[in-house]
Formats: sequence, structure tokens, C-alpha cells
Amino acid sequence: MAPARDSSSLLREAGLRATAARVALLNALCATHKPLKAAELRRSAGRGMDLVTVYRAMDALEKAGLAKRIGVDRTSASWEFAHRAHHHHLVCRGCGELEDVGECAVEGLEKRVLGKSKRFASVSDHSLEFFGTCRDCASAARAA
Amino acid sequence: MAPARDSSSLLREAGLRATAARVALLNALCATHKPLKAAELRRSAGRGMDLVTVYRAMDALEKAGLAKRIGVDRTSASWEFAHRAHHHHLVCRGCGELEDVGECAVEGLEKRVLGKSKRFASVSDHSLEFFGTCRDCASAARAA
DNA sequence: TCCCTATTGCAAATGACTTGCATAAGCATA
DNA sequence: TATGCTTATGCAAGTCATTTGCAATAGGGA
Ligand SMILES: [Mn+2]
Ligand SMILES: [Mn+2]
Ligand SMILES: [Zn+2]
Ligand SMILES: [Zn+2]
Repeated sequence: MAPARDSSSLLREAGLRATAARVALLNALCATHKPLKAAELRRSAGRGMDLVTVYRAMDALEKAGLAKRIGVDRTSASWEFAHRAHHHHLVCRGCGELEDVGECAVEGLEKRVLGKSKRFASVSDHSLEFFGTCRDCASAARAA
Repeated sequence: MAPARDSSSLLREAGLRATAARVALLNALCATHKPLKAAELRRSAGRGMDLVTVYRAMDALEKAGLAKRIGVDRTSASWEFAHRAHHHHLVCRGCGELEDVGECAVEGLEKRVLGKSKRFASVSDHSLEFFGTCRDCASAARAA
């Protein structure tokens, strides 16, 4: 999708060195619609690199606001490209299938939540995930 | 708070053996308002037990619906007593300070989210956390 | 092109959680 | 209350994602 030149610019505009590893990872991230785990990112990057490099690069991309860490899986992290509107996810408890949920009815709530709190000075963001069962898992369960 | 007798009954009503470890853990969980990590639970239980026992017991309590796992900390799980109304949390990015958020404006959304999805058969629940800065961390930051 | 500094690879360390197996309780029953 | 089957626990070892230390390498401004 996004040509390498774009990723390089994005990186430099974000104040990061446009290293080969970061460019490849950012391209991989843009090329797909779904969140990718560290190992998947390395594979998708199509360029040999150490897993440690993936972790360090994703840390950098995350801090720079280019990638967003998704905590949907309890045992491992995944990231998605951050230049997309704020959204949430619908996740299948059976197979991990994941779908974007565009709607966010929570945004206005942050202020109200802060207003009701005595101990907090500010609320900056939130995470919201919906869990359920996808059609495939539902029919598999029915068949069993 | 809850006397040992209560925890034993709760456990047995949930179809679990009321072992000493589980009773102590459930008591510890009821005695506090905040989610506890595995190591904290063991300490609070006031009774020597292996960490493995904590994990296995919390698994059991969770499946039985007596405890709820909280995923607020990326590096470790914590649990809170489950016999409380559905609620969410406000978490301090600085120190981990945590506060209950009673309000849930999301409940009605589950149906709408399911309605908009083509690949999902059902939505069973959701997780919602608010992140921000507590007053202490805010003034500490100001002082620095 | 040169130099300084940020980044990478490799190897080793962490740390939360799991698993296997033998022993010690629960608790239903007699 | 004693018995016996079944499940829970302790201990030791294993797993696995993620982190850290350090020397070698490669961005990119001058
Ligand atoms: Mn998404
Ligand atoms: Mn709570
Ligand atoms: Zn939102
Ligand atoms: Zn809710």
C-alpha cells in the first residue's frame, strides 16, 4: 500500500530516524487492516530483523503516535496503524477474529467521569472492547 | 469483612470445594475495594500458600463467577470480587491508582454494535477503562 | 564525506504465568 | 465418626512474551 517514501516521511515528520526496519514495519502496518503481533509484524515486514528490533521499533512508533498498541489478547500485544479515526473493536472469544467498531459513544463520558472523581486531575483517553462470538465459531459450537 | 463462613457458603453454592486457600483468598478479595494482583492476594490472604495455588484458585473463582479478572495492567492480572454491579475503572497512568466508575453508557451499545457487524453472531460483554492522571501525580509533575 | 548519536543484533535475563506429579485435604457416604 | 474417592495444593521445572546490556552498524546533519 503506502510506498516506502511515505513511511520515511511519516517517520521523520514524527521526529524519528527513518531506519530500514522502521520503514518496513510501518509499511507492513499500513498494508493490513488488522492489528499485528510482534512476530507477525516481523514476518510481514518481509525484511529480516530481530524480534527485539520489532519491540523497540514499535515502542518508538507508539510514542511518536504512528502506531497504536491493542491489548485485546491477554498473552501478547498487537499494534495497528494509528492514522485512523478513534475506534474500538469487536473480538471473538473463540478464535480471536477482530472487527473495527467505528462508533464511540464514550467520548463525551470522559468529562462526566472526571467530574465525579475526587482523586483524579484529568482523563486523557479510554479503551473499549466488545467481546462475543463470530458466526464461524457459533456454527462450530452448534455442530459440536 | 465477610466472615469465613460466608465465603465457604459462597464457594459451595458456586459448586466449588471450600478449601482453606480459596476461603482465605475470597475473604481477602471481599475485604478490599481494589483489584489485587496474585502476589498481593497471597499476602492479603494472611495464610501461607504457593503462588501457583493463587493462580489456580483465582481461575476457579473466576469460572465460578465469584471473581472478576481486571486487565488494567499490561504486565500482570488482578482480580476483584464479582458480586458487585457491572462497572468500569478510571486508572492513573502515573501510579496505577484506580477508581471505580459506576456509570456504564455502553450497555445499550452492544446490540447496536452487533447489528452493524456481518461476521459476528453475538456480543456478550465489554471492557471499558478510562485513563488519566490522579491529583498526586499531577502535582508531582507540576513540581518537577 | 565525516562524525556523532541513535539504532540494531545477539545473547542473556526477567517475570508472569503454566504444567507434571506426588501428597494432602474436602466432603459424600456409610 | 471412620472410609474412600476425587479434587486441590506444594514443589520443581518449564514456557513464552517482553526487556536489558553491550558492542557493532547505520542514519543524517554539518
Ligand atoms: Mn482497528
Ligand atoms: Mn472495581
Ligand atoms: Zn472511544
Ligand atoms: Zn459497561
